[in-house]
Amino acid sequence: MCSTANYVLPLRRTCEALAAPGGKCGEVSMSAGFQGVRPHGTADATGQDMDLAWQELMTITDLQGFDVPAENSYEPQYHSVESMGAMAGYGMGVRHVPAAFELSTAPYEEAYSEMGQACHHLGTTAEALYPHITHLGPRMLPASAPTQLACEKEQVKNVCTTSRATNMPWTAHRFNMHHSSVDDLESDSGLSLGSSPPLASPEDAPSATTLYQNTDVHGFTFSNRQSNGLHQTKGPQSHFPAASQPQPHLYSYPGVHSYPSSQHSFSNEQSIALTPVPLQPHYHSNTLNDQIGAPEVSSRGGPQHGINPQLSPLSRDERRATALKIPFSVDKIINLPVDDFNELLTLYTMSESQLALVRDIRRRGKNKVAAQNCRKRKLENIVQLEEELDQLQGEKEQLAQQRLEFQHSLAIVKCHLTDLYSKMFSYLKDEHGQPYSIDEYFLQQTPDGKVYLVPQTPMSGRQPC
DNA sequence: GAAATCTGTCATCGC
DNA sequence: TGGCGATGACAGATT
Repeated sequence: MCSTANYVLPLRRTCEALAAPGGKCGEVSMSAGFQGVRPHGTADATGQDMDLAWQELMTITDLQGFDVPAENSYEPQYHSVESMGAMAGYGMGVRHVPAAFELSTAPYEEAYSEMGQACHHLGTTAEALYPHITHLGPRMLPASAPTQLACEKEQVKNVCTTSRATNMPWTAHRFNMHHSSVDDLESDSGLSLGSSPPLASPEDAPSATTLYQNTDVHGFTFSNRQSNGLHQTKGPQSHFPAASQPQPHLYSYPGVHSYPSSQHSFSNEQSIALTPVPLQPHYHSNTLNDQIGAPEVSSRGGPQHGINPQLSPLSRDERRATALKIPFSVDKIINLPVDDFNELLTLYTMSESQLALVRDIRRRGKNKVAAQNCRKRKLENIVQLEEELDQLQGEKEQLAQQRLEFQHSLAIVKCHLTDLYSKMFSYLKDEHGQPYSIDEYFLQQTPDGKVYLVPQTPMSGRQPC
C-alpha cells in the first residue's frame, strides 16, 4: 500500500474542517535556509510515533479501496419454451358450466328447432375438437394417427355397414343439422373484413356459394346460438323432425344440386359411413352429457360465456367440411402428419373446392393452435419479465442501501484520515521546534516508501488555506 | 355504448 | 418448393 508512487495524502482539502483543532495554519515559521524537502523524522523524539501514525494512516487509507462485496450476479431464469409448452392444458382447459345453464334455454327454444338443438348438442367446440393438440404436436400424434388412417383406408375399402343411427348418430345429426344451418356458413365467414379470402377457398366456390344460399330450411333459421339442453336426454334420433330424418341421401341439401360426385362413389350413405368414426370420445361423444362440460368457442372471436356449451354449434370448418362433404374429420385434416394427410387425400377423389377447403381447414386449424401457443408464450413471457423486474428492483434497492452504508463508512474513514493527518503534522517540528503548518506543507510518500514533508507551492497543486 | 379482453384468421417471415 | 411454426395485425364476439 505504501509503495504507491508519489502517494499524496488525500482528503486534506476535503476534511479541513475536520482537521485537528490544534492545527495552526501559517503559524509555522520556516527558516530562510529551508530547502523545502526533508526527510521526516529526523532527530525528532516523536519520530517513532510518527512512523506508527503513518503506518496507521496508510492502513486506513487502504480502506479506501473498498471492495464492495460482489452482488449475487443476477442470472435470469429463462425457461425454455419447450418447458412451457409442456404445460398441460395449454390454455384449453375445459370450462365448467353452471348447472343453471342447462335449463336456461327458454330464449332459444322459440328460435331454433329441435333438430337444430340436437345437432348442436352434438356439436363441438374448438377445444373439444383439438384437445389433444395441446399435448401432442402435429408430429407427435399417438399411434392412433396411423391407425386412424388405416381405419380410413379400411372404411374406403369397405362400405361401412354400421348402423348410422346407432353408431354414428352425431354424424347423421351433423349432416342433418347442416340442412338448417347453412346460414352459419355465410354469417360466420370468419374472414377478416376487407381482406380477400383465399380464392381457393370453397367459400368462393360456386358450389359452396350455392350451399350458403340456403339459410332457411324446414322453416327453421339457425345461427351460432342454437339449441338448448332441454332435449339432451332424448336420443339423437328423436331430434329429427319427420321431414329431416336421415334420408337415404343425406347430402341432398336443399339448394345443393351440383355437388360433384367422386369416383369413390360418395353416396350420401357412404359419406356418412366415412365420416369420422368416434375415435375421440370427447369429440364424438354419443351422449350429450359427455359434452356438457365442453367449452364452446364462437366461430370467430371470444368465448361465449354464459351460453350453455351444449348450444355450441359446429365449428365453421366443420360446417364447411360438412357442406362440401369432406369424407373425413376435421380432426384428421388438422392433426394428421403431412405424409398421412397427403396419403389420406389420395384415398379420395375430391373436387378442387373440396381440396381447397381441406387445405384451408388444415392451415387454419394449425394456425389456430399456433396462435394459442403463441399467446400463451407471450403471457408467460410477460409474467416472467414482471418477475424479473421485481427481482431487479429489489436488487436495486438493496444496492442503494449498500451504497448509503458504504458512503457512511467512507465518510467516517475520511474523518479518521484527516485526524491522523493532522496528528502527524502535530508531531513535525522545524529546527526551532515549531510545528509545520498543515496548510504550507503536505506529506508525500515516494516509491521507496519514504515520506517527505513537501512545502506547498503553486506548482505542487496544493492550495494554502 | 365504450373499452378491454378473448379468440380466430390472415399475412408474412424464417426454417 | 411446399410445409409448418411463430407472430404481428386485424376484426368479430364477448365481458
